[in-house]
Amino acid sequence: MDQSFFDAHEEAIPRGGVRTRFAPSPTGYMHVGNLRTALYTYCIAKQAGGVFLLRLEDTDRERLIEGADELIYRTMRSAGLEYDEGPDVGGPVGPYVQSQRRDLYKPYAELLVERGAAYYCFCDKQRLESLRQGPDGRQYDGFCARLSQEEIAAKLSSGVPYVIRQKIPPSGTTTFSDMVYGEITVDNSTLDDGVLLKSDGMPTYNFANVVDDHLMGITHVCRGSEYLSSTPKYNLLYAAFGWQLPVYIHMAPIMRDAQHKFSKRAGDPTYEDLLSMGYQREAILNYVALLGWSPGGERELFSLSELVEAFSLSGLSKSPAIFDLQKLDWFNTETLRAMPPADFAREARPFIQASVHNPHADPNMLAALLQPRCEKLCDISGRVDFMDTLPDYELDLYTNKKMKTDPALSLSVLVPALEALEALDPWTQQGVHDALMELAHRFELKNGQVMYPVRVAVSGRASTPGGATELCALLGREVSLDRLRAAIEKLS
RNA sequence: GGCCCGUUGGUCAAGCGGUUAAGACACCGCCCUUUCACGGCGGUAACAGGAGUUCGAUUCUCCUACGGGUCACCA
Repeated sequence: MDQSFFDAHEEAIPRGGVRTRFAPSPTGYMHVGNLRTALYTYCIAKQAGGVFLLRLEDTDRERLIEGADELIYRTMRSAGLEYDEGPDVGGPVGPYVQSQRRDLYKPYAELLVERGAAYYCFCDKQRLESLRQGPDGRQYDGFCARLSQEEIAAKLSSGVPYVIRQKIPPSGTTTFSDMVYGEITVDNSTLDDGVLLKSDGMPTYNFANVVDDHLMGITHVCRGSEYLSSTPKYNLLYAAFGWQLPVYIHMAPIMRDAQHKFSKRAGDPTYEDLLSMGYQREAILNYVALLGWSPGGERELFSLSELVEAFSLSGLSKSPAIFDLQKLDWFNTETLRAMPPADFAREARPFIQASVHNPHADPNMLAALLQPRCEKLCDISGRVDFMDTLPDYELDLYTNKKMKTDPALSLSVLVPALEALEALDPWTQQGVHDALMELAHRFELKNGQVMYPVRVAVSGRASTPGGATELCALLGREVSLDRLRAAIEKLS
């Protein structure tokens, strides 16, 4: 290949600032581990005022999934992880989809062959397979590296399918440095002559990632620790090309339990699953950020922009972190609490309306009662559905040890309570409150001994969003009185 | 199996030679209280094991155990 081909690409590389990339393969969903990687990668770039870009690694033609690319674009944006360059927004070093960069890789692979850092390999699947059955079957045996120039030329011209493999030095060691794991040295003899260019002309991840990271001017490579053991090979490639190494940041995986990685296949939720389970995106991001990273201090609640500011490589953990849904629940609860009441009311509205049609029920009042009481928006419907229809309940619901109530006492309270409330005009929460408190005082009962039976009578529930007076106000006069009458009937 | 990496309470984690070994979630108890919650206060609970180095190891070194990763024309 003409030198000008390489020169032109070299010149196009942006220099100067921090550039990071999130490079998922389009699988059709967002793994929470990938989400976290994307988040950290985003933070590293944004904290430095640099560029964050999205690249699609779709070199495996057999695993192509329809629409998976669009899904990634949407997910990234909805998560707030806006990328500056990417497939659908363009940029100076595009295209940002590896399958569209296909013609780029072969010249670079051939350059490596010229330099003796790679070689053509004509071994077919059968030979490779039988090699694997052998005693030292975990590595390629370098057979084609020993082919003569004539043999290679002959096979090439007769159209024998080939791949290009990396030629690993037979001896010596390779050392690389990682921001999380420190310096790691391996014997070259443990490295395999991996395939760089597949027989279909597509690069493998191992090759494409090096070429693209360089050509796209990536300064910080942030990825899962599963790439730790192949990083020495990448360094050998960088060295053969004479390219500058990026800063490596490898991250420990997110686990389901001590021995299994978090995985959709095993039934663990993806980012999309978590959203549909009712978690707020801010809560998911916040939680995931703290899985494997510590800000150092005691603060745990961070918005995305606060994460950008607080993020530091020194807080990254080397060991895997187990995903804990209970802790996510807490983050979600906290983000709901932290919302301005008007925002919460707006978000809660559809969930309230799904099960409450009572015209007296003020959605804003309900929202205000619900905000400090729910972990997820989707629990709302189930918590307010008694508003429309009084559930069946057992009489022993009236027995409450702490409130010192039982069915008999309840009946004796509800009769005068009904009477007092029937006389109430206008029907306001304050009015209901005053009337019931007066009753308690008059009968020398604890407040709860009046409030509790009334609350049970109007809700049929042991647990409700708000006490007796709030519920009466929400239900309105007619419904409240009807339910009190029904309760008296039930208790008599 | 080879190579690489890891190991602080149930979970997330702070700690970076000398600490009563933080904090958070969860759990338990108490208080508050018109329910349920919120909130406040308090409690249970950890340095995987063994050798070294050192006046002194959770912190450094080595070994063992356990766990993870990787060894594909997947990424």
